[in-house]
Amino acid sequence: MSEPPAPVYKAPLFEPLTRQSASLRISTAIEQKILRRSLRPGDALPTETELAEQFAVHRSTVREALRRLESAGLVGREGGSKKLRITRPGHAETASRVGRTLALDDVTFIELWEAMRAVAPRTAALAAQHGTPASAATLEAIVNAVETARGADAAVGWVVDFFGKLAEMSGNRVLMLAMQPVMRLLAPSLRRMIDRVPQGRTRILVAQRCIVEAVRTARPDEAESWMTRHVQDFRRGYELAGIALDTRVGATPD
Amino acid sequence: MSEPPAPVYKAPLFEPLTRQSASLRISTAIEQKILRRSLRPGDALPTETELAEQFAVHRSTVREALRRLESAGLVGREGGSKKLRITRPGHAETASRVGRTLALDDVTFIELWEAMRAVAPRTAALAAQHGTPASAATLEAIVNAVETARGADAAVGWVVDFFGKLAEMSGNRVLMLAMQPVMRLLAPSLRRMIDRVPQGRTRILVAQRCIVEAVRTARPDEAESWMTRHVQDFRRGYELAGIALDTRVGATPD
DNA sequence: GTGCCTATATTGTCGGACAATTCGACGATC
DNA sequence: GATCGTCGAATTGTCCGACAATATAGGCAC
Repeated sequence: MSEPPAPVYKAPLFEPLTRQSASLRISTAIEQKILRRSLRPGDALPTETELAEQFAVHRSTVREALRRLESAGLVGREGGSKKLRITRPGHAETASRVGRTLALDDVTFIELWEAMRAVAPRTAALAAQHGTPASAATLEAIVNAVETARGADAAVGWVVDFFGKLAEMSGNRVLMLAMQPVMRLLAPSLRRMIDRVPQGRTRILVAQRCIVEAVRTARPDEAESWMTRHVQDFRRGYELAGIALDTRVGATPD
Repeated sequence: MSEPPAPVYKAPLFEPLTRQSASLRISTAIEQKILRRSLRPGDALPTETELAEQFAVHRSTVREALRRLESAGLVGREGGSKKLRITRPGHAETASRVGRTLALDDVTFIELWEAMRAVAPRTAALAAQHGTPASAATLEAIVNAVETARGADAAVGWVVDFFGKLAEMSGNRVLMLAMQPVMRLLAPSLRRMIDRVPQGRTRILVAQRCIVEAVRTARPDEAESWMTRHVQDFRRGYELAGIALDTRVGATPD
């Protein structure tokens, strides 16, 4: 261990030297107010004209800043309303952004599966711990929907919902946010798998039933181990379907 | 628990009926081209004037669409260049957006910790499987940095890097993306923990050394179990420090 | 080729304008 | 008293045109 493990991380030392445009400074100014909680969700933003006056810029400039914030999910409109309000970036939107990033990165099935393998069992355990009878009933309803769904597409949709609901039941928003994009990206592959492996669907059902049972009776350990098996099944089904594990998941058509 | 589980999912029945503005349609049009890979990273976008002509709208309208795409990380500028190019949404940026979402959602320490508990052990195992000697050396260098760092802030920074490097070594981009925001949000709490629990830092070091060793000798199981212990330690340290587990992680000042 | 210089193209911002909607208040109706 | 039209004002989405600053590209000397 002499010292030259050295420049572990390059120091940028010189930034690209970019004067910030006015619109950018405006959007960051507003963003800061939101992050610092001076502006709280539900609050209405001043009108474009007012903002333009306050910042002493043209309205077009304000508008560009607003589009940026809008795209970041920090502001938005409710209903057909005209005025912009502060919103917290919805999980759905953030999740879809994560999904997009991963899809454009050409992540492979195996990467997604590994993530699922890590996250899903613990999620199930927590769901068993924190779930209420009502939510357990919903979960069961979803499994029933998986069974009775006509068409692979619908079935896959319900499977995705199963995991989503489970994450919700865990009461852990981090896990929810992690699970969502993974499942959404996994869905198309899952669909193909179900198409090609006839017994795939019943195996899924059996495992999910067991998980539901464990959740309802509040047995985290069982939920966790069943989920582990469930996830393993996914992979086996994939291999049976003869799909390469390093298949890239395509860009989601959203 | 009186009302039956009832409507599994509320059907909105009627959408808010929103006419899309021209700028929105423009941004989605371009977005589609990117997601469909007609436009590939590095490609230059036409100039604003050209786009305005092609879409038959005014340049201001195009600009708003571009700001939106820019904020989504789908287009951007390299260096001091003037022209916009297609970029893939960087992991760093996406991760920071996820962190922001979670922070604004007031996630608690325990939620983050649960996520870490789920993800980190498998990540360590995969790192042991896929890591190269070179990357293992880097990892070791980071642990050394943790040891020799003056000041809690610096130490915590290196701890975060430790997990980041581990995720990188796992070769799994999904796990990388999951780990990054979690660790960044955990950092402030970790800092306080280290401040208050004197033996915390050495315990971290011991665990990390063991993990490094397991990774270097390519023993996934050991890496996984050591990491599990390591994560448990975090929590214990937190409890020792007398910090409530449901403490909300504040909004990161970025 | 390298380096400098100029002309052109492009972006960021501005001022102003206008149609289409939404908002908000004000009576009219049951 | 609450709900329902109505109507003017406010607000947004889009457009037009303009201009300074600056990247880019072409040309010219070395």
